[in-house]
Amino acid sequence: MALTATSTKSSYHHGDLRETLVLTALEMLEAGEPFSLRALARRAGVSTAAPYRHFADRDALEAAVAVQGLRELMSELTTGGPAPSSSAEVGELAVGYVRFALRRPALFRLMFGQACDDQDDDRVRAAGALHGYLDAVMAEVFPDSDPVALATAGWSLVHGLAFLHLDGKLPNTDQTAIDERVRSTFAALLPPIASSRIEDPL
Amino acid sequence: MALTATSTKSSYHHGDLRETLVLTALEMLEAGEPFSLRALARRAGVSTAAPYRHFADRDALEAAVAVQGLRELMSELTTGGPAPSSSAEVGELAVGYVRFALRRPALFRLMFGQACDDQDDDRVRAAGALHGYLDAVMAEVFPDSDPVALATAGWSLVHGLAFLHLDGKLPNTDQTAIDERVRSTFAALLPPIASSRIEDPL
DNA sequence: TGTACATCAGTGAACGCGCGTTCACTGATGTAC
DNA sequence: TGTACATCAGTGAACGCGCGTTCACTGATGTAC
Repeated sequence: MALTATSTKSSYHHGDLRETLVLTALEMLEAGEPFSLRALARRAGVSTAAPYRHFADRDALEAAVAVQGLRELMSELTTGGPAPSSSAEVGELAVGYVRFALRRPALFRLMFGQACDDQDDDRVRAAGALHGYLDAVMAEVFPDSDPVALATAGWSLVHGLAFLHLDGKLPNTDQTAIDERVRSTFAALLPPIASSRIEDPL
Repeated sequence: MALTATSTKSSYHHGDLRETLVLTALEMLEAGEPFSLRALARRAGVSTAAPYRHFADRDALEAAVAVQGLRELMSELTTGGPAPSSSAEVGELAVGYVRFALRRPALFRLMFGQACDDQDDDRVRAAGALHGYLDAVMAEVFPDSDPVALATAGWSLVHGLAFLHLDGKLPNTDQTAIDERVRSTFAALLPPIASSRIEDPL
């Protein structure tokens, strides 16, 4: 048989189908392909029933994909230096958030666009980690204000910016223009408070 | 035959099927029923093919429903007195926006949760009216700041709050607690600017 | 080292479903004369 | 006022589709002796 030598792809037993499925799902979502278990199995080169060895049903698979997405978002936001310590750096955090949403719209919608009232431990933990990080950043940068309210405000602001761009309610020009809009939107609200702690380092 | 005497429901010709379909669709979305053209026709008591007399396809119908939703949101926000003239009143506008989203989640998602890159005149106009109203309010209440940035910020903030609540990312307690969270979130950001124009009338 | 066997991770065919859409049709309506 | 006819707004049956899920099965793997 014409077996390709791509490592574990040698035979019947896949070896790591579970992870492959999650990763393939991410690829499909990024590529904008319509997402279904069948399409996923097809793309992963596996039979229609195979995913059921690893996931109880569609929801379980979606949850796993959402968890992975949350982790990647978290990792993107925290990469590139220590936690923000100035208003301008918080603005860059916002830019990163919106960029993620625009670069991977379908994934972003899957992560955030549904109720998620389930008890999925990993998912709750991943979402909690993100929320906690944002809370901590806001509390650190703006210690004089109500940290809970500020964190909620910051997250809502960035989340709303992401969705409004995603849905074409704000002009979708080039990426740098959008970045700039995010920055100036933040600047319109945060500076009066930001100056209470650290001067803008620029 | 047992013809009910509900006015126009007398016979073959419906009389106003187009509007009935849009209204029925709104009801279904509010009731949380899965939405499809077939289900809609069923609920409207009409054959599967009938909607095609009035809408080219599913997208066209969805657009009409979204327009109606935008109009109702607009009307809700502008009802109850003149345009806001203080920071506190802008906060109440925010409360109204989030309430609408939570009361009619499926409709809200339909209105805002998709790309809408079409050229639908009514839709663009309805969305523009909403956007324009928010712009005007912000410019009126906070004349000293960049009105575009502020309006974008305000809309994003409220939109993000709506979606985060909708998706269970913020605790969904009772309505009054949510109202209060919206108010305090706005208060956390706006007051330093708001005081530049009008003292809080309370 | 070699064999028997339990377990695991796949296969492929089939299920029933509801969907969007199209078709030839028919009953009701309104207008011209 | 009455009739002929074009137009409009419905009907109901059918199309093809892709979906999630289940089933009995089979090939590969690993472990006990």
